[in-house]
Amino acid sequence: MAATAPRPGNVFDRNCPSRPVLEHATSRWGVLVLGALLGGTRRFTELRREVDGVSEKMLSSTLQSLERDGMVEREVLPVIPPHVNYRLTDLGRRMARHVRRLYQLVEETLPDVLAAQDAYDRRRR
Amino acid sequence: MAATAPRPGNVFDRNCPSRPVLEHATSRWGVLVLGALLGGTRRFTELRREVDGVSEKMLSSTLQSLERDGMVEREVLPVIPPHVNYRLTDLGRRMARHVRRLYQLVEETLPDVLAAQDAYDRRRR
DNA sequence: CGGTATCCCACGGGATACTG
DNA sequence: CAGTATCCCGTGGGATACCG
Repeated sequence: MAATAPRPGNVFDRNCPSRPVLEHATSRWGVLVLGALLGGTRRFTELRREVDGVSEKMLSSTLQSLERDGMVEREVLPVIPPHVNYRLTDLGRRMARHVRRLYQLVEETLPDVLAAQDAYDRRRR
Repeated sequence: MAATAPRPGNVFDRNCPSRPVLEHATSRWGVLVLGALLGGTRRFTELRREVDGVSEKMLSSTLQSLERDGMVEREVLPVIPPHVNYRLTDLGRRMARHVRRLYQLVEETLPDVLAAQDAYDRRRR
């Protein structure tokens, strides 16, 4: 027992497998996709419109990560043209609710944040 | 009023100034720094040890972003050798508590997540 | 409609060296 | 101790084109 990791099982340990999972959910687009899916089942194109600015490529890879981590369920309807639904799993919904509180707090306190940024920038000039 | 942004003031709008703020707090190292500071005031080197794997450069720039956004306060003691304390502001503490719930949920549900990943990977082979 | 494939760039991020 | 400076690389991410 010489070379074990310092604090295993803990996200503060560099080798903890929680880290990539957390990073998927808190990624630039992961946060917004989880938030959008709190509104209910969505199709690919609906998400694309709702999450303003996301490219097809990033939406696709974000959804794949979240699906792989068990946060999102993907349902393919065998029709033409294709119809694919995305929805949160129970775990995904729990994560998404925490994520929503995060960006809601940012939205609510934005004036304070902008004031802090302004003060910081003036201090530095 | 022809070319106004679609949903201003809302993080789902690509021009919302909330986005970069949210991204700082949910960044790879931002999450862990906020979490560590929930334990109380920390010095630079203490954070470096506690947030396993962070480089000096990234810790420095993460702290600068969080300070600029009004989440973290920096206190420089005029002594030799230098002594610098970092602590959460009230806003930072509110953010950090939400962030902590996020990674605590990931840690708690990690077995389920790993199982989901395994099932996903087997489905794809 | 719901993606993949390709190309490409900016930047997050790591390693190392240096400084007040 | 608490950083900054420099160099460098991998990849997150955008644009465009194409496909079942």
